[in-house]
Amino acid sequence: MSTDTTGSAPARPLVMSDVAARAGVSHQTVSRVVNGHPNVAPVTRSRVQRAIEELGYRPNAAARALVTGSSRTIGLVTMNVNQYGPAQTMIGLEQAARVAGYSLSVAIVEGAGVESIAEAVDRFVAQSVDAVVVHTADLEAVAALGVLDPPVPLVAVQMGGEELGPTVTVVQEAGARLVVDHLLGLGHTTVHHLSGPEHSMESRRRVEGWRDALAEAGAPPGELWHGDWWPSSGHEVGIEVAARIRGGQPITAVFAGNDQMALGLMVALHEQGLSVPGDVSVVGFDDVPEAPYFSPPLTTVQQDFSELGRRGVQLVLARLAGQHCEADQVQPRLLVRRSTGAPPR
Amino acid sequence: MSTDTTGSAPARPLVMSDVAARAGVSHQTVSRVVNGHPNVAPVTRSRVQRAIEELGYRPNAAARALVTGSSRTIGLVTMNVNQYGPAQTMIGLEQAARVAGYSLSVAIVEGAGVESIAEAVDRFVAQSVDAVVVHTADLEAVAALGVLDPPVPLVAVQMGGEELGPTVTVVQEAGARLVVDHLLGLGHTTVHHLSGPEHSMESRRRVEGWRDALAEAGAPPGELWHGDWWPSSGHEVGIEVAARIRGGQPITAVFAGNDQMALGLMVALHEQGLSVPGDVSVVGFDDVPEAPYFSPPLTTVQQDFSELGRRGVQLVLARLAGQHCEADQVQPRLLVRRSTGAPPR
DNA sequence: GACGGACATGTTAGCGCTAACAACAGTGGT
DNA sequence: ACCACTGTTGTTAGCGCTAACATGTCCGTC
Repeated sequence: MSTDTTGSAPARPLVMSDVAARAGVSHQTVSRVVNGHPNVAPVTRSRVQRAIEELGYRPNAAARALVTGSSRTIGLVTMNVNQYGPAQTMIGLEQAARVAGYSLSVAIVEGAGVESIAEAVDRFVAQSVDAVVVHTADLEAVAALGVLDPPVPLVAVQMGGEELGPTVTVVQEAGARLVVDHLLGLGHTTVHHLSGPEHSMESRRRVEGWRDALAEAGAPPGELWHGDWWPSSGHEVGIEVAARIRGGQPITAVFAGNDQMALGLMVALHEQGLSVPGDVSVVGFDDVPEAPYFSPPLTTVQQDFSELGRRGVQLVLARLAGQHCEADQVQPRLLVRRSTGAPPR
Repeated sequence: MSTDTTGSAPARPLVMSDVAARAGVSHQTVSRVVNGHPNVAPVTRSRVQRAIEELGYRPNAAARALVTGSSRTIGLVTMNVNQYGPAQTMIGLEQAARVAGYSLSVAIVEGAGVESIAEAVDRFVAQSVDAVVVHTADLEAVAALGVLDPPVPLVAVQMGGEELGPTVTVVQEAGARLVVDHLLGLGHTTVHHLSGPEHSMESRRRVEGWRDALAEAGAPPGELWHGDWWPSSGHEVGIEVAARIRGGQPITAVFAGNDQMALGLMVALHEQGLSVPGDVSVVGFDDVPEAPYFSPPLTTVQQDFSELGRRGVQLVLARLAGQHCEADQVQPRLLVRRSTGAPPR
């Protein structure tokens, strides 16, 4: 058990020279011990360490930051954290940062507008963070980053583009290809796509991968709809799809840009009397924890979100160490469950 | 190909006296302008402000923190942010903090063990945060907080207990009562409950509310199962429930501790050939965005998570201002959808 | 016209820490 | 013996900022 201090001692500021006095050394020696400098006699070191523990001393981060110019803090600019993917990425990031001895300051922006991102980065700079990680897939946001030129390393995570130098991304195209190949392999003539918002780079990349894979396989191009990542937009498109099928259009496979839209889509299809995968096969993207419990369990593309966060931190550390660093990529994986099958005959 | 320095000045540290020199005043006058002190001549003020803008000066937060003893940062200790509720609460918190001029430092702990929480709080203290918000409902965590005595205000959010002074909570019991009354009103004899983990206070409060409401209505006590918040645990219990029904036990209404477990439960029920709400009515808790798209759309209790976060910040600010502050409560609301109905006859 | 007071500024002294240097030991080689 | 050298400690000087005090300056007032 960590015994704080004897009895009470609510909040008397405890500084380095208090420790020094107790250990009978100079405050500088304490500093050396705290920072793990080599040239301290073992005896002295342990004496100081004991004093630190007995007193419960914690070095003052502000003072240290002032003199070293580094706050050992990483700023994260993110959005949509109430969605599974972004949240999971943030978790990975926080943990990797913590392990590396950094703490994480978070700004959750709303609109992804150039201004809000710029402002968030600016605040982080003023706050003396050592680096900024921007987690977004929004095109506007990408533009914002291009303009910005912060005095600290800035790395981007999970956006499609490479223009900004160091970037970690999931290879979205590859994910989309996996889906198309799976469905075509099942016998579907083509695959239609319900993508995310147009300004999302992730979404755009998936659209590209979908289109290319279709073209390469010699399949006719499929229909493209745009949603907003939420179930309700999937639901709307589901109604539309059902209407077209009734109108005679042969829609047998839909690839949704994320699991939530896939959910809305499947529900709408059921409501309209269609079966999944009997009439229409549906694939999602993300593999949220609920996906195996949808009706039917959803075939989807798994992305390792926490890995994304971890690599983001790696990239940051590399840049802080002045190392050469390149864009880094994480490969997605297809999980086949029961929402896909052969097309109706 | 890291494009760090694009043409302009890379990162020459810009300090207050630079601004002072440019504006032809002393650095202290600049400080006064920056901090909005009253006694500065309007002419001087605008001259300084212009100099600040032209130079793009940003005060150094570390130096300011060192001298004022305040970093204008709030530390948030949280967990399970990949779930909708906690994430949403964090969003509310971050926004409220930002509006109040604070930035948010985040620690995501895993196990809710006493140690990890204590360590997180400790790190925040070393980091000179002005206050710590702990967002958890875990009993162990509550114990951890009781032991801790950080030198900064600590407020708890969303835990059932009041023992720790300032706390913001959703009135979980009230939510549970809403559910029980609704189901009893529909004609069910009693209501069974699939709760969250035993060490969760939220969960415990819901159990109490459920039990009390049942007792007060003179209904026989229902069965109690424990899950882990995730769909898979709901699924397991669903299989169990189906087995009991087949065995003759009259289970007609189950109240799940959250929406995800309700989802798993309903899926298992369907798999076992039972209808929701035809054979069994199911109610969730939280109102995640997917809930209206479950099959059937889920009757659930809506909690205003972001409000929780916002009030957490209010509480923090009040304490920092030395104001008297009390425990604060947010009322939940029942959303009736299609997963509940009259019991089978 | 001398004087107290409100205002506007500048000057000084630290906040708690680390970096640089200075001051000493103790070594071993010659 | 001496000296150059390594290893250990203490001393000093800031980092960039704000609080407290010191210094003006311009009023109105009697």
